[in-house]
Amino acid sequence: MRNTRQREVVLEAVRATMEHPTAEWVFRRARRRIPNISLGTVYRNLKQLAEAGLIREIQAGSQALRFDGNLGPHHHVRCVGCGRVNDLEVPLDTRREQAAARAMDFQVLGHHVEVQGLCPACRPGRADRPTSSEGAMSARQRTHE
Amino acid sequence: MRNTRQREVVLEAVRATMEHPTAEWVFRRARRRIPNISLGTVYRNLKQLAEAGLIREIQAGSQALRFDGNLGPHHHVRCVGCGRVNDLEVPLDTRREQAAARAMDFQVLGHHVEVQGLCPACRPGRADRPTSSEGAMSARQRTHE
DNA sequence: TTACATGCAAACTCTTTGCCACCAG
DNA sequence: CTGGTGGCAAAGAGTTTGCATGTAA
Repeated sequence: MRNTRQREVVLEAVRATMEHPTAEWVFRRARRRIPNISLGTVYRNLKQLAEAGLIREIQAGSQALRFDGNLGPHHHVRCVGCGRVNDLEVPLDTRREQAAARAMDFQVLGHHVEVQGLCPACRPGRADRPTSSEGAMSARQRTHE
Repeated sequence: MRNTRQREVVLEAVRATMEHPTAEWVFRRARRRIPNISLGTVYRNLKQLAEAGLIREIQAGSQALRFDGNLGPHHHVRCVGCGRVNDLEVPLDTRREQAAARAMDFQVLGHHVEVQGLCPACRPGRADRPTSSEGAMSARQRTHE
């Protein structure tokens, strides 16, 4: 894997935030340092960095992929209102699940836990609580930089 | 919500399998009973049935949505080789995660646990073990009917 | 009768890819 | 040198939507 400025900027962008950014977010941020970087390059580098194990790819909600520079074992809380994803420090004990999976003759490689909820900013103070799909829809627009 | 033949067929298709089908799969199956049903109708009904709480939408892998007719609390094992999703009967105790989320001032609504691994059919007996991305790619093609 | 649902196709979002110039090693 | 990489734009996959017609209640 060659060491280019584009790749370095993409990696730093993912590592620079706890917000589990989308490719779009990384692109916008990378463009501040390399104004003519292309979205394709961002995608290519995110994919390669994930394959190389330098970042992690997470599937939060059904929308865009998100990326995570935190490689340690941890889980996520996702706000169904704004789509934000935060880390959860508590290490979950999944031994029973893994045992069950093995009992089904699965070779266990990993696991992912996501708690869904409403963050303080999205909690209904009024009646505008988003429905599940509307919430998911508005997620990208409100992604806090 | 009006009671149409299309909706009934879509619901029955999701309930008819433990395979956590994709919209494509439901479409192909529904077409056996209603040959000119359209993909748009399948999507619309899956969405409405999920909103009505009659089925559940799950995000397995980063690819297509999958749907689940099993409404009870349970978790999933996903094969990173073929994309298949199976139920895991063991009820996971996520009280600590939920407590942690609440401590972050999140209103907890739900949670989802996915164990990733290789199913018997995809386990490397030879050297053709799929890479993470190739595995995800081939998932749809091999979706067992 | 009429509001909701369907079929169809076009539109949209997110992601990947082909091509050729370019540059790190 | 030269093969990996970048920029660009077009293509792909999956999903949603506008519109005219059809139909459940």
